[in-house]
Amino acid sequence: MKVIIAEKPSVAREIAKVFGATTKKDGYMEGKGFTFTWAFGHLLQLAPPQEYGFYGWNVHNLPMLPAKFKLSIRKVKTKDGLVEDPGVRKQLNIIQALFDEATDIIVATDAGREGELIFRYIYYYLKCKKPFKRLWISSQTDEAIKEGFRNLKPGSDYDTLFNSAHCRSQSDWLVGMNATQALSISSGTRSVLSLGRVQTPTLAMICSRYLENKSFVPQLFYQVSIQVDKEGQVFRAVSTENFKSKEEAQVLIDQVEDVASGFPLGGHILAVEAKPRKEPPPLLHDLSSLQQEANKKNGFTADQTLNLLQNLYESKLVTYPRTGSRYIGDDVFAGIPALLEKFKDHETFGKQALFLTGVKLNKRSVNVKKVTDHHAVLPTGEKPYNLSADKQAIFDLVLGRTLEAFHQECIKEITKITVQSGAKYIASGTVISSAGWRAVFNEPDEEKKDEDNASLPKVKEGENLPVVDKALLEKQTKPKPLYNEASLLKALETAGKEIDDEELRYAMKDSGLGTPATRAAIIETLLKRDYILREKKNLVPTQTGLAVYEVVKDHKIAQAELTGNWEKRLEEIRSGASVTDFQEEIKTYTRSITQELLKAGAGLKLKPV
DNA sequence: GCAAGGTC
Repeated sequence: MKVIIAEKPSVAREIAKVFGATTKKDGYMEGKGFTFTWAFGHLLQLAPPQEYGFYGWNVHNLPMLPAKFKLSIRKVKTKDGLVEDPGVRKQLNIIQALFDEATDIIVATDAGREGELIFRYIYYYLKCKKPFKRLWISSQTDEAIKEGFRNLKPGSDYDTLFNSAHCRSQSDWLVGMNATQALSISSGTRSVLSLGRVQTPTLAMICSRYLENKSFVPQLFYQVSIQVDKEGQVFRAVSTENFKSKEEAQVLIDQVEDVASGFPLGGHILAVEAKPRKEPPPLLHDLSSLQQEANKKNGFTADQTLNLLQNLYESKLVTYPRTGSRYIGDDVFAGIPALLEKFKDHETFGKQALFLTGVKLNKRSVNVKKVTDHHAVLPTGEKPYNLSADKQAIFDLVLGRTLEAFHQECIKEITKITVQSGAKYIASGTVISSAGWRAVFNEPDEEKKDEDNASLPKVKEGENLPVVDKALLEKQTKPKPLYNEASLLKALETAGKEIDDEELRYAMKDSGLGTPATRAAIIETLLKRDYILREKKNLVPTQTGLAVYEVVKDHKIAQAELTGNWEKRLEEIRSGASVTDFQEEIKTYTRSITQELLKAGAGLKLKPV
């Protein structure tokens, strides 16, 4: 019997379908001499400190450096505290029974570091010794699966990938567990002050932005605007220069040749520029972009959006949600016309879906090289029925974006008129001449500059027009805004882009901080720890959060560079570099951060609980 | 009581 193990049930089902295996059993499927089983993500985790004899939270245990890490079954929170997840225990038993019977094991967990780890932890935990082969595919279409099976790799080809994954896991444990206990113990409060490679830089980003925003001193500046009349249609033009003082602006205003000052035709048109600008459709959604959009449009938190999307996925209405790719491959693209066809009777989007069935589709989101483990989120084509308002909203964002992504460019006329009246003034305006993809949601352009006129009258160079009004504009410079969930998710994705060290920057370029699957959970952790809170749509630090930030802000653990450094080393391990060298460095770092925090925590400015 | 990672 050949046993195929996938990372999750949906993938096992897809593969079974390709093989024509349809018999459903408890925890697996079978047919044609094959058995298809699955995990539910990580079933096993590195065992907690007490399993190595580190009981309680005691300074004498620190730093905790287990000689050999153990694995333990994933836990769930219940009213009796943390207990083994019974569903996980059951699935492990099923996998064990299947592995015992197996002649061949084929590993079909996701093609990446964590996918490798998910399988290996199961394999080693079950003490399985049978050889295994690896299926390595990046898309789950029938053809990709078949091709992958013709091309199975020896399992040992991925030993170094497992090494890098295991190192990632152990390093996060060592640094996170020790730093958390060190700070919590030394703070003298009895609360949990957690720290980690991802959560602490995230907290630092929120805190530093908050402090920057609060200490920002707005600068006043002045501009002059004039109103110009073209045969009854009045438009506004603004001075090209900004002034620090009112007096300087007043000089300009006094020079305006307006009607009231005795100039019937004092607005001289120096130049008129009109150029079309093509705006390509947005890319399909990955999880993060969808969370950002849902936060902006519907006010949903990242966690809410993930849950709603997971729900739609379980109802088979959308494809795999925790994707980090905004692209699809050519194979999936081939199915798009049929997919669009299915929504041509849709209440809100039907008209646009119908339109797309008759035109050449935009292929901006089609790029197989940019599809990682999973492709962008798409509707499956199943019709939703009786969804809750929230789920419907998320489904509509997915469907709407799908229509947008394959739609035509939006074409805008951008007009710029330069007027001389004393000094130079500029009027700019944008008119959409062909909506293209913007017809889907038909919403106003997000950030229109406030100087913009919706549309400008037709004027010609050399014309002289009356200036009917003038005004002094008093404005203020603005601070960078506080983070909200949308901007924080974006910042986590792009974290590392500003690292000075080129190698570290490169190592982080595809990752950022955290992963699509974990970012919502990171935000929730910071909320649960009482480090941050939601204030309207913003995420702001609490007193506790700021106090922790003050203690750790100059340490590596608060910086995105730490992840960059790890990613660089982990990639080296994947291509064969020494595992023990890195592990020794991590131990050294663990010892030093633990010592530092044991001292620093005492200086924590916290009210006792 | 604690990390980050994956997923029902």
